[in-house]
Amino acid sequence: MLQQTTVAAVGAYFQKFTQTWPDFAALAAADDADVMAAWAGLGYYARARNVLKCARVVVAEYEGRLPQTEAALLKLPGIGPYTAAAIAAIAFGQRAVVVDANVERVVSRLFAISAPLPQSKPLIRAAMDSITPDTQSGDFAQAMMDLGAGICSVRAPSCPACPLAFACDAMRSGNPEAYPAKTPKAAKPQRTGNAYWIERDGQLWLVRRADKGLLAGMRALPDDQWTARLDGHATPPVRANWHKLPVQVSHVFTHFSLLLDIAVTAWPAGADDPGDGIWWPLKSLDKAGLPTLFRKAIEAVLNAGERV
DNA sequence: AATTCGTGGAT
DNA sequence: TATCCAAGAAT
Repeated sequence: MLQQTTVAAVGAYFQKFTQTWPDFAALAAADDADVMAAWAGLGYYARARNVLKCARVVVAEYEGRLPQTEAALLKLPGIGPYTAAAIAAIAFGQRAVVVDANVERVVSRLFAISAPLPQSKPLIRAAMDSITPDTQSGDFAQAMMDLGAGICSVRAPSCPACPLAFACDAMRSGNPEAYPAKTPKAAKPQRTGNAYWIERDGQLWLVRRADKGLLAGMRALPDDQWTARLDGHATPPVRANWHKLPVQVSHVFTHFSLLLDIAVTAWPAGADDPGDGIWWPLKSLDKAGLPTLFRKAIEAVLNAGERV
Protein backbone atom coordinates (compact mmCIF):
# COMPACT_ATOMS: atom_id res chain seq x y z
CA MET A 1 0.00 0.00 0.00
CA LEU A 2 2.84 2.35 0.77
CA GLN A 3 4.25 2.10 -2.76
CA GLN A 4 4.12 5.69 -4.01
CA THR A 5 1.47 6.53 -1.42
CA THR A 6 1.76 8.50 1.81
CA VAL A 7 1.50 6.90 5.23
CA ALA A 8 -1.45 9.15 6.06
CA ALA A 9 -3.42 8.02 3.01
CA VAL A 10 -2.74 4.35 3.72
CA GLY A 11 -3.53 4.18 7.47
CA ALA A 12 -7.24 3.39 7.49
CA TYR A 13 -7.01 1.12 4.43
CA PHE A 14 -4.24 -0.89 6.08
CA GLN A 15 -6.20 -1.36 9.29
CA LYS A 16 -9.31 -2.59 7.52
CA PHE A 17 -7.43 -4.72 4.98
CA THR A 18 -5.32 -6.59 7.53
CA GLN A 19 -8.34 -7.04 9.77
CA THR A 20 -10.29 -8.62 6.92
CA TRP A 21 -7.36 -10.76 5.72
CA PRO A 22 -4.97 -11.21 8.67
CA ASP A 23 -2.53 -13.57 6.91
CA PHE A 24 -1.49 -14.96 3.53
CA ALA A 25 -3.85 -17.93 3.77
CA ALA A 26 -6.86 -15.68 4.34
CA LEU A 27 -5.91 -13.32 1.54
CA ALA A 28 -5.15 -16.15 -0.88
CA ALA A 29 -8.68 -17.50 -0.34
CA ALA A 30 -10.37 -14.11 -0.86
CA ASP A 31 -12.63 -13.25 -3.78
CA ASP A 32 -10.87 -11.00 -6.27
CA ALA A 33 -13.80 -8.57 -6.32
CA ASP A 34 -13.68 -8.16 -2.54
CA VAL A 35 -9.97 -7.34 -2.61
CA MET A 36 -10.43 -4.80 -5.42
CA ALA A 37 -13.31 -3.20 -3.51
CA ALA A 38 -11.16 -2.95 -0.38
CA TRP A 39 -8.60 -1.02 -2.43
CA ALA A 40 -11.16 1.35 -3.99
CA GLY A 41 -10.11 4.98 -3.51
CA LEU A 42 -6.47 4.19 -2.78
CA GLY A 43 -5.30 4.19 -6.40
CA TYR A 44 -2.75 2.20 -8.38
CA TYR A 45 -5.07 -0.79 -8.44
CA ALA A 46 -2.46 -3.11 -9.96
CA ARG A 47 -1.11 -3.23 -6.40
CA ALA A 48 -4.30 -4.92 -5.21
CA ARG A 49 -4.10 -7.55 -7.95
CA ASN A 50 -0.39 -8.03 -7.20
CA VAL A 51 -0.74 -8.47 -3.45
CA LEU A 52 -3.48 -11.03 -4.07
CA LYS A 53 -1.31 -12.90 -6.59
CA CYS A 54 1.58 -12.66 -4.14
CA ALA A 55 -0.46 -14.21 -1.32
CA ARG A 56 -1.48 -17.10 -3.57
CA VAL A 57 2.13 -17.76 -4.60
CA VAL A 58 3.28 -17.60 -0.96
CA VAL A 59 0.62 -20.14 0.05
CA ALA A 60 1.21 -22.42 -2.94
CA GLU A 61 5.01 -22.36 -3.01
CA TYR A 62 6.23 -21.17 0.40
CA GLU A 63 3.85 -22.80 2.87
CA GLY A 64 2.23 -19.48 3.66
CA ARG A 65 5.38 -17.68 4.80
CA LEU A 66 7.44 -15.14 2.86
CA PRO A 67 10.87 -16.26 1.63
CA GLN A 68 13.57 -14.49 3.62
CA THR A 69 16.13 -13.61 0.96
CA GLU A 70 15.99 -10.37 -1.00
CA ALA A 71 16.44 -12.26 -4.29
CA ALA A 72 13.49 -14.58 -3.63
CA LEU A 73 11.29 -11.70 -2.47
CA LEU A 74 12.12 -9.80 -5.66
CA LYS A 75 10.54 -12.56 -7.74
CA LEU A 76 7.13 -12.24 -6.08
CA PRO A 77 4.31 -10.27 -7.75
CA GLY A 78 4.23 -6.61 -6.72
CA ILE A 79 7.54 -6.80 -4.86
CA GLY A 80 10.19 -4.69 -6.61
CA PRO A 81 13.62 -3.42 -5.58
CA TYR A 82 12.38 -1.13 -2.82
CA THR A 83 9.90 -3.54 -1.23
CA ALA A 84 12.23 -6.55 -1.42
CA ALA A 85 15.01 -4.60 0.30
CA ALA A 86 12.65 -3.14 2.90
CA ILE A 87 11.21 -6.55 3.84
CA ALA A 88 14.62 -8.24 3.92
CA ALA A 89 16.09 -5.52 6.12
CA ILE A 90 13.15 -4.59 8.37
CA ALA A 91 11.30 -7.90 8.72
CA PHE A 92 14.19 -10.35 8.47
CA GLY A 93 17.15 -8.40 9.81
CA GLN A 94 19.32 -8.85 6.75
CA ARG A 95 21.57 -6.20 5.31
CA ALA A 96 19.82 -4.62 2.34
CA VAL A 97 20.06 -1.25 0.60
CA VAL A 98 16.65 0.37 0.84
CA VAL A 99 15.97 3.21 -1.59
CA ASP A 100 12.63 4.97 -1.69
CA ALA A 101 11.77 8.54 -2.71
CA ASN A 102 12.84 9.84 0.72
CA VAL A 103 16.21 8.13 0.52
CA GLU A 104 16.70 9.46 -3.00
CA ARG A 105 16.23 12.98 -1.72
CA VAL A 106 18.33 12.64 1.45
CA VAL A 107 21.21 10.86 -0.29
CA SER A 108 21.27 13.12 -3.33
CA ARG A 109 21.56 16.08 -0.95
CA LEU A 110 24.07 14.44 1.36
CA PHE A 111 26.42 13.79 -1.58
CA ALA A 112 25.26 16.71 -3.75
CA ILE A 113 24.51 14.37 -6.65
CA SER A 114 23.71 16.80 -9.43
CA ALA A 115 22.61 14.34 -12.14
CA PRO A 116 18.82 14.39 -12.52
CA LEU A 117 16.44 11.60 -11.56
CA PRO A 118 15.69 9.02 -12.77
CA GLN A 119 19.11 8.74 -14.47
CA SER A 120 20.85 9.21 -11.12
CA LYS A 121 19.18 6.20 -9.49
CA PRO A 122 22.25 3.93 -9.82
CA LEU A 123 24.49 6.63 -8.34
CA ILE A 124 22.10 7.18 -5.46
CA ARG A 125 21.83 3.47 -4.77
CA ALA A 126 25.61 3.13 -4.73
CA ALA A 127 25.89 6.07 -2.33
CA MET A 128 23.21 4.56 -0.04
CA ASP A 129 25.07 1.23 -0.16
CA SER A 130 28.26 3.00 0.95
CA ILE A 131 26.64 4.34 4.13
CA THR A 132 24.33 1.41 4.98
CA PRO A 133 25.65 -0.40 8.06
CA ASP A 134 26.17 -4.18 8.18
CA THR A 135 23.86 -4.51 11.18
CA GLN A 136 20.45 -2.90 11.75
CA SER A 137 20.23 -1.82 8.11
CA GLY A 138 16.44 -1.91 8.52
CA ASP A 139 16.58 0.61 11.36
CA PHE A 140 18.97 2.69 9.29
CA ALA A 141 16.60 2.61 6.31
CA GLN A 142 13.64 3.69 8.44
CA ALA A 143 15.70 6.46 9.99
CA MET A 144 16.63 7.74 6.54
CA MET A 145 13.03 7.58 5.35
CA ASP A 146 11.78 9.41 8.43
CA LEU A 147 14.53 11.99 8.01
CA GLY A 148 13.32 12.58 4.47
CA ALA A 149 9.69 12.75 5.50
CA GLY A 150 10.14 15.05 8.49
CA ILE A 151 13.39 17.03 8.24
CA CYS A 152 14.89 16.77 4.77
CA SER A 153 11.62 17.79 3.13
CA VAL A 154 11.13 18.60 -0.53
CA ARG A 155 10.64 22.30 0.16
CA ALA A 156 12.10 24.27 3.05
CA PRO A 157 14.14 21.49 4.66
CA SER A 158 14.89 21.95 8.36
CA CYS A 159 18.66 21.82 8.05
CA PRO A 160 19.36 23.25 11.54
CA ALA A 161 17.49 20.28 13.02
CA CYS A 162 19.18 17.70 10.79
CA PRO A 163 21.58 15.20 12.40
CA LEU A 164 23.37 14.87 9.05
CA ALA A 165 23.88 18.59 8.49
CA PHE A 166 27.55 18.33 9.45
CA ALA A 167 28.15 16.03 6.47
CA CYS A 168 25.68 17.41 3.93
CA ASP A 169 27.24 18.72 0.71
CA ALA A 170 23.95 20.18 -0.50
CA MET A 171 23.50 22.23 2.67
CA ARG A 172 27.07 23.44 2.38
CA SER A 173 26.27 24.52 -1.19
CA GLY A 174 23.63 26.86 0.24
CA ASN A 175 20.71 25.56 -1.81
CA PRO A 176 19.69 22.09 -0.64
CA GLU A 177 16.31 22.45 -2.36
CA ALA A 178 18.10 22.18 -5.70
CA TYR A 179 18.55 18.46 -4.97
CA PRO A 180 17.52 16.07 -6.33
CA ALA A 181 17.33 17.52 -9.84
CA LYS A 182 14.59 15.95 -11.93
CA THR A 183 14.00 15.72 -15.64
CA PRO A 184 10.86 17.73 -16.42
CA LYS A 185 7.71 15.72 -16.96
CA ALA A 186 5.41 15.95 -19.94
CA ALA A 187 2.30 18.12 -19.72
CA LYS A 188 -0.98 16.37 -18.95
CA PRO A 189 -3.38 16.16 -21.88
CA GLN A 190 -7.01 17.09 -21.26
CA ARG A 191 -9.52 14.42 -22.27
CA THR A 192 -13.28 14.35 -22.46
CA GLY A 193 -15.57 11.37 -22.09
CA ASN A 194 -19.01 10.22 -21.06
CA ALA A 195 -20.35 7.99 -18.32
CA TYR A 196 -23.83 6.44 -18.40
CA TRP A 197 -26.28 6.12 -15.53
CA ILE A 198 -28.80 3.34 -16.11
CA GLU A 199 -31.36 3.14 -13.31
CA ARG A 200 -34.15 0.69 -12.63
CA ASP A 201 -36.23 0.24 -9.51
CA GLY A 202 -33.78 1.86 -7.11
CA GLN A 203 -30.81 0.10 -8.67
CA LEU A 204 -27.90 1.27 -10.78
CA TRP A 205 -26.22 -0.70 -13.57
CA LEU A 206 -22.50 -1.21 -12.89
CA VAL A 207 -19.93 -2.90 -15.08
CA ARG A 208 -16.45 -4.29 -14.47
CA ARG A 209 -13.53 -2.67 -16.25
CA ALA A 210 -11.04 -4.63 -18.34
CA ASP A 211 -8.24 -6.55 -16.64
CA LYS A 212 -5.55 -4.28 -18.02
CA GLY A 213 -5.13 -0.53 -18.27
CA LEU A 214 -6.62 2.32 -16.31
CA LEU A 215 -8.69 1.35 -13.24
CA ALA A 216 -8.24 -2.27 -14.33
CA GLY A 217 -10.67 -4.75 -12.84
CA MET A 218 -12.60 -2.13 -10.92
CA ARG A 219 -16.37 -1.76 -10.80
CA ALA A 220 -17.48 1.26 -12.81
CA LEU A 221 -20.19 3.13 -14.65
CA PRO A 222 -20.52 2.23 -18.33
CA ASP A 223 -18.53 4.65 -20.50
CA ASP A 224 -17.86 5.64 -24.10
CA GLN A 225 -14.32 4.19 -24.29
CA TRP A 226 -12.40 7.29 -23.26
CA THR A 227 -8.73 6.62 -22.49
CA ALA A 228 -5.63 8.55 -21.51
CA ARG A 229 -4.86 8.93 -25.22
CA LEU A 230 -8.29 9.39 -26.81
CA ASP A 231 -11.52 11.20 -26.04
CA GLY A 232 -14.63 9.08 -25.70
CA HIS A 233 -16.66 8.60 -28.89
CA ALA A 234 -19.84 9.86 -27.22
CA THR A 235 -21.80 6.76 -28.18
CA PRO A 236 -23.91 5.24 -25.39
CA PRO A 237 -23.35 1.55 -24.59
CA VAL A 238 -27.00 0.70 -25.37
CA ARG A 239 -29.98 2.26 -27.15
CA ALA A 240 -32.15 4.15 -24.73
CA ASN A 241 -33.83 7.47 -24.12
CA TRP A 242 -30.71 9.26 -22.88
CA HIS A 243 -30.88 12.45 -20.97
CA LYS A 244 -27.70 14.46 -20.66
CA LEU A 245 -27.20 16.04 -17.25
CA PRO A 246 -26.09 19.66 -16.91
CA VAL A 247 -23.16 18.57 -14.78
CA GLN A 248 -19.56 17.76 -15.57
CA VAL A 249 -17.05 15.91 -13.42
CA SER A 250 -13.39 16.79 -13.58
CA HIS A 251 -10.78 14.34 -12.42
CA VAL A 252 -6.98 14.30 -12.61
CA PHE A 253 -5.06 11.08 -13.14
CA THR A 254 -1.28 10.69 -13.08
CA HIS A 255 -0.82 11.39 -16.77
CA PHE A 256 -4.01 13.09 -17.99
CA SER A 257 -7.01 15.11 -16.89
CA LEU A 258 -10.56 14.08 -17.66
CA LEU A 259 -13.78 16.06 -18.08
CA LEU A 260 -16.64 13.62 -17.77
CA ASP A 261 -20.17 14.24 -19.01
CA ILE A 262 -22.98 12.10 -17.66
CA ALA A 263 -26.13 10.84 -19.37
CA VAL A 264 -28.95 9.10 -17.54
CA THR A 265 -31.79 6.82 -18.54
CA ALA A 266 -34.56 4.83 -16.86
CA TRP A 267 -34.39 1.15 -17.80
CA PRO A 268 -37.78 -0.43 -18.42
CA ALA A 269 -38.86 -3.10 -15.95
CA GLY A 270 -38.94 -6.46 -17.68
CA ALA A 271 -36.47 -5.48 -20.40
CA ASP A 272 -33.31 -7.54 -20.91
CA ASP A 273 -30.27 -6.39 -18.95
CA PRO A 274 -28.15 -3.81 -20.79
CA GLY A 275 -25.22 -6.16 -21.41
CA ASP A 276 -22.75 -7.66 -18.94
CA GLY A 277 -22.86 -6.15 -15.48
CA ILE A 278 -24.75 -6.02 -12.19
CA TRP A 279 -27.70 -4.12 -10.74
CA TRP A 280 -26.49 -2.42 -7.58
CA PRO A 281 -28.86 -0.92 -4.98
CA LEU A 282 -28.58 2.87 -4.89
CA LYS A 283 -28.73 2.75 -1.10
CA SER A 284 -25.48 0.78 -0.80
CA LEU A 285 -23.41 2.37 -3.55
CA ASP A 286 -20.79 3.20 -0.92
CA LYS A 287 -20.08 -0.53 -0.72
CA ALA A 288 -19.72 -1.02 -4.46
CA GLY A 289 -15.95 -0.47 -4.41
CA LEU A 290 -15.93 2.32 -6.97
CA PRO A 291 -12.80 4.31 -7.85
CA THR A 292 -12.87 7.99 -6.96
CA LEU A 293 -13.76 9.14 -10.47
CA PHE A 294 -17.05 7.23 -10.36
CA ARG A 295 -17.78 8.20 -6.77
CA LYS A 296 -17.54 11.80 -7.96
CA ALA A 297 -19.82 11.07 -10.92
CA ILE A 298 -22.41 9.42 -8.70
CA GLU A 299 -22.34 12.29 -6.25
CA ALA A 300 -22.84 14.71 -9.13
CA VAL A 301 -25.87 12.77 -10.38
CA LEU A 302 -27.46 12.50 -6.95
CA ASN A 303 -26.91 16.21 -6.34
CA ALA A 304 -28.46 17.05 -9.72
CA GLY A 305 -31.84 16.06 -8.28
CA GLU A 306 -34.55 14.85 -10.68
CA ARG A 307 -33.05 12.61 -13.36
CA VAL A 308 -35.59 10.27 -14.95
C1' DA B 1 14.26 2.50 -21.47
C1' DA B 2 10.21 4.92 -21.46
C1' DT B 3 5.29 4.50 -20.31
C1' DT B 4 1.62 3.55 -17.71
C1' DC B 5 -0.48 3.02 -13.92
C1' DG B 6 -4.61 7.04 -8.71
C1' DT B 7 -5.39 9.88 -5.27
C1' DG B 8 -5.31 13.45 -1.74
C1' DG B 9 -2.42 16.74 0.77
C1' DA B 10 0.76 20.61 0.71
C1' DT B 11 2.27 24.78 -1.24
C1' DT C 1 -5.97 27.40 -9.18
C1' DA C 2 -1.94 24.81 -10.84
C1' DT C 3 1.84 22.05 -9.74
C1' DC C 4 4.37 18.82 -7.21
C1' DC C 5 4.71 14.84 -4.64
C1' DA C 6 4.38 10.31 -2.15
C1' DA C 7 7.75 3.75 2.16
C1' DG C 8 7.29 2.13 -6.83
C1' DA C 9 6.30 -1.85 -10.02
C1' DA C 10 5.12 -3.88 -14.37
C1' DT C 11 5.47 -3.92 -19.09
